[in-house]
Amino acid sequence: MDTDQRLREAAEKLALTLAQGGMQKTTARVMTALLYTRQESMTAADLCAELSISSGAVSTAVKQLIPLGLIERVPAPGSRRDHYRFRQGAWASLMSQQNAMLATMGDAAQEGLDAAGEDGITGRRLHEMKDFYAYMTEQLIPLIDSWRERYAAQHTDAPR
Amino acid sequence: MDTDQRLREAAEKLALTLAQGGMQKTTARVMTALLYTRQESMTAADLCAELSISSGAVSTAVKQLIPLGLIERVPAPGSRRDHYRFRQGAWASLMSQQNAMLATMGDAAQEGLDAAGEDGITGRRLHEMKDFYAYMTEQLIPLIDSWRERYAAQHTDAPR
DNA sequence: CAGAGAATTCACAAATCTCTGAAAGTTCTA
DNA sequence: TAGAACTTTCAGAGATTTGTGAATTCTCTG
Repeated sequence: MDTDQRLREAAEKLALTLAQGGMQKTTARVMTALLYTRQESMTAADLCAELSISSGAVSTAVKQLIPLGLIERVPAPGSRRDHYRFRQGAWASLMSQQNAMLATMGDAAQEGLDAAGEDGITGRRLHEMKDFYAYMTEQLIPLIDSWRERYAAQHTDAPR
Repeated sequence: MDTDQRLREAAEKLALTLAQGGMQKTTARVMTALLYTRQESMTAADLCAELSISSGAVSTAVKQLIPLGLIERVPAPGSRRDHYRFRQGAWASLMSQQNAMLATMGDAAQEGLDAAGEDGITGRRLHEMKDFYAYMTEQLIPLIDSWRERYAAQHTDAPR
């Protein structure tokens, strides 16, 4: 099987996994197309052709992926079309995003504690929740930062 | 507003958030009902009444939550009904589950690298992905373990 | 600044998902 | 082991989500 075909299948496979994890199916397909493509970037038209979807669907997907920090619009000299590419540091952004969820969980625990009080079975349950998410938030943020530094250091002399 | 009402609302609110994050809506509602309830555990009938859903829906939700380690079936002496309760250590289980996703992402990166090779734009993109997930997997596992220890230590003399 | 080339929006159609209600299965007890 | 008390399974109805295609808006360029 040729390289393009293998990459295309890998892209679809990962998209399916991401979809099961909660991401919109088309959004996931656009993301993985940009991740596994052999081109530097792709136009909306490229994505329509590659994935057999309408331009409307591409537009929607792109609108979701950009705020997540996963892809970016790239100025394309000599072309009036928008080009999109997978962002460097995308994974760290994605993980940070998930961190926000940790904070939300902590808040939800606090809200329950405010209502139920610290004592009793409910209090104990919610207290464990609050402690856990406080700990994870605290630990995970520096972890992502340290990777950013580590990665930046490795690539200072070879920017894209 | 009374305590029960506040807890019920907190439960529904968190369920909604979790649903937006990809969890099935009913599954999330069952989970949060068990999390915020003032009882030690709830029967399927309790959940039907509390959430206004059918027993079939409860059965399905429970079937999803148990393998995630979020809830457990509790032997109920004197009652023929199954009782369910939110598990101690549920959050750590959930986080471990998400760790499995990190491994999957690493594998997906490797698969792409096998097809595309290490060089070229695709190789570089996938390499960053592989490195990131390798790092996160490596770091996150001990983090969860350390919390488990920390929490166990705090609660050795006060088991549930 | 007119017009062509693209991207975005939106109403609707299509596909998917999810719950219900009933039937079937399971497990405990008398 | 018969039967009652629950739970699970499943087909189908209903609700929700999501993509299409056309209309609209935006943005460059000549």
